[in-house]
Amino acid sequence: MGEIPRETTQDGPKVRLYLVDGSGFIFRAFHALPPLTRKTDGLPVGAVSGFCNMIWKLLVEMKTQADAPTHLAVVFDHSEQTFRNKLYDQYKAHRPPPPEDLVPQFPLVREATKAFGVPCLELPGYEADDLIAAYACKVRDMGGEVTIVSSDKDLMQLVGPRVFMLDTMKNARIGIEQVIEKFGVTPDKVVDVQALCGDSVDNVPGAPGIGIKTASALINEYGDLDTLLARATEIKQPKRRDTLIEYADQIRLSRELVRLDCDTPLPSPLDELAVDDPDPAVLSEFLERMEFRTLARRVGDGKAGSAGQAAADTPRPETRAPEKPNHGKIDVTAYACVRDLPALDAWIAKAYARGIVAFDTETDALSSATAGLCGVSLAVAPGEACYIPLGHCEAEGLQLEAAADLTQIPLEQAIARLKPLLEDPSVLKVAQNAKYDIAVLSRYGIEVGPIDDTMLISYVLEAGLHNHGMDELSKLGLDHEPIAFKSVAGTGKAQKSFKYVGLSEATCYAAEDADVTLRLWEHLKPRLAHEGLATVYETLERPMPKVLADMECAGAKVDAERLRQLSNEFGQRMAELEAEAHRLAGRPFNLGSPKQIGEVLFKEMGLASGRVTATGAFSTDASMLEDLAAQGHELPRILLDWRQLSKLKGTYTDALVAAISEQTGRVHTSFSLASTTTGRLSSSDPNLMNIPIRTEEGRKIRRAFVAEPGKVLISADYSQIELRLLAHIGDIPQLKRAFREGLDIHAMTASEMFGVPVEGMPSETRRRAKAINFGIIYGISAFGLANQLGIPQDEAGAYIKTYFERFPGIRAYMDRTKQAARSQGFVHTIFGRKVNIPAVKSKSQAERAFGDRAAINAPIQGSAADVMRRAMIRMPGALKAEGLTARMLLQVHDELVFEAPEAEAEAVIRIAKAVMEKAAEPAVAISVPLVVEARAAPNWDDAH
DNA sequence: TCGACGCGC
DNA sequence: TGGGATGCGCGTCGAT
Repeated sequence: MGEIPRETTQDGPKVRLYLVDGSGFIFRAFHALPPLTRKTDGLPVGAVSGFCNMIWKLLVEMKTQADAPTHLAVVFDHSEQTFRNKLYDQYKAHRPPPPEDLVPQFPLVREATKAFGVPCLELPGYEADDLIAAYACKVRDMGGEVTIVSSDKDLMQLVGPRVFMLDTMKNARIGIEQVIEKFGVTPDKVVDVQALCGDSVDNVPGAPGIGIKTASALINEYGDLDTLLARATEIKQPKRRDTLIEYADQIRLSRELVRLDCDTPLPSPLDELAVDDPDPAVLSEFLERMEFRTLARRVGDGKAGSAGQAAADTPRPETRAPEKPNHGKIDVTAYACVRDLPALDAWIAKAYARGIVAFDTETDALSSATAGLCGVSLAVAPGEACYIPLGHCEAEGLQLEAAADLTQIPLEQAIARLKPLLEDPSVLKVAQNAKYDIAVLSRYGIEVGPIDDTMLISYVLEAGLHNHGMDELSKLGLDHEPIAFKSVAGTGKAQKSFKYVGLSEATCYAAEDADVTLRLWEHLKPRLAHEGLATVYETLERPMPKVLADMECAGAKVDAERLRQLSNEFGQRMAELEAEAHRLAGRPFNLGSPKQIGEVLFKEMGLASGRVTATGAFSTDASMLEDLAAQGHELPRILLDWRQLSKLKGTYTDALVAAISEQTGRVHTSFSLASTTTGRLSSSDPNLMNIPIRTEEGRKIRRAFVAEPGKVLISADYSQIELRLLAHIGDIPQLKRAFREGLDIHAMTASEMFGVPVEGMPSETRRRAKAINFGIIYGISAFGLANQLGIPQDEAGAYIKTYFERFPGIRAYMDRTKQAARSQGFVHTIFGRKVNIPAVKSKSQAERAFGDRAAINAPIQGSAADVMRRAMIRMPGALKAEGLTARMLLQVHDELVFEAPEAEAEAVIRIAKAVMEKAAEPAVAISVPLVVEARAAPNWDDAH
């Protein structure tokens, strides 16, 4: 089978290498094509599209040639700074920064290259041209053939026997003859000519007043540049002679700048550049995500690059089948523990070669904002994973009989090796809950990217169906139960920090996490495009971990002294109330026990018991106690007051003081991206999304959230965002008009319902309309509304009836949404986020009713959450673009809290409002304005 | 570990 | 028929 090699060298079949000048491709594609943006989110993708078309065309043409290439790579410039800047600081100095629209496309182009199954080559400190030179020389010297796909004249110096250039735009092959045509000299003298003429684009100085014609004439006359400069005094023309003598050093420097070095190190061995067909699943996922429909179709027709006949009888061994993972059994004992630099370098090299690596960080604490690094695990292929322990040590006081060998790579050295890999734009990093790893590593100076998050991919695919923790995803998707953290670190009080876990045990656990993450990625990622959710993931999820990691690391400042003082005040008043309660009850009892309260009130004191709870106990909740207090009983009021203080003290004052980090003096919450069904965030450890605001006592706690001296807190919140979205989604003319005209929406609702003018409306009337407006969003019933407003149930029922008559669109929205949910099992937000609501298919009537209400609420709540995410994603860039140092600290569903120097307050308010109000654009044109109110103050209460 | 309760949007 | 009857979270406490 296979082709018979026609020519061979001593080393085997003859190598035919194609080297594509990727950077050149990108710029040509960008400038040659009209701007193109991805429809769903406006991401500029014109250059990516052009690039993909060029690559595809090249792949197809290559296959049809008689001498098809055996090896292929796309070569990129790695960074602006190269060794040439050290030679000459003005090198390429006048080059303008790449167009704004092009910048986000650089990483995408690398991704595109990999999607086409083509290796990417780049090396820090070198230009693409240097790498091209190195590979070209190597292959030429071993007797192979090289084709450089570029039209860059700087590469013409490499042309020679068995080295050609190919200008795909002009479809012209450039050999020695064409070079002579262009430069007037043979390729080996091109450098000398360029050194004399210089290059205004790259800012290579050369010699003033000398162009190609003169330069080539001189070189041809004297043979080469060194001879020319040595014999410059012999030149007849006085001006030319003086120039060459005066600028000799500058000319030699110019030659260094233009000369390409064959000894540039090779980032990948030649073997890894062997031509390989793209993985159709990966390629089509990418093209779908980019929304390159035409090319996706062509690629589909062309059988994924196998344009040649060979493809027919050599079926691909395995294409990714999302439905059936079909992974091999996971063997946790097969993982490597990396404890020296050569081993680490080998793993890093493998990650580069694969272009994708799953990783996980192990730390010694829970909070990512303060935890220390214990180790990093990497997985480069399913089953091929390692753990790099970095901070493991013997637990104090627990020395074993024989001290274990804890030799590890010093942290700083490992960080220095891992940083380039984790930051390399051409290597995709995969993590489970990337926010955590981003936060930890950023404190060690590593800005990880680009990164995919398996937790978020799962969340986009299956929110509402299950949780998205790794253990759960592994069981569901891979049918594998990973080692539980508890089983290696212990549980409860005996739980030890991961740094005290032995290396072999730690390796099994940690490397497995990376392995499982990579397998999950392979299993889940293709589904995004397949199920039309790639844009949701890219625009609403993928950028969030970085944004939230920064917010969590920033943390919020609280006035600890003030909180302790409040805690004492609350404690004292609670003691007084407790004594009074015991006196009234005639015996001591635990005021914190609903059970005991029930006994005291209903059994001993004989008060009329109202409702019972689900478990049959007496209900003693606030509304119950309020009723009893209203009947004139004394004890329920005492209990209500005690409960309020107990809540404030236990949940807020004490807990917040305890949550202050010793290291930063601030409170670092953890935001969860994947714990709600609707797309909202949640906050925990501590929860900073439920800081009191309703009561005066509660606001004292909010007032303890303060800014650093010289700074202010700024709170910016969406006004009525859910009602506005209801007006838009339900297409309710009166509501839309009211919002457009900036009217008081609740007063307008009341006026419409009760037929009374807004002018001089009683506040109670407005209050009722407000309760109805909110109730509607949540799918309220007459019973609930009656409870809420303290009115008879039939009256509440009449309100709801009137409401639906006045706003028939809302009824229609509800019916249509329930219908959709029941038939499909899910609903969508206006940005396309899918919210699964399995309860609508339940056998239980009650559960189905729950499902209906959730279905009605989800598009509204979820769309609001999406709008907020879009605002948060754009915010850091918008602040930075204005030169502001303000930081986002907190999000509370419809509110963002910033901390900024006082002098920036006005500008931050302006930017925050602008970004938030326009956050839906350009993806969705909302038919009512989004309005944001923002204020600055020294504390959160006054800013809100 | 669960339920009741209560804080937020 | 009639019971149950506002969406989404998290943390604390007592009871088990």
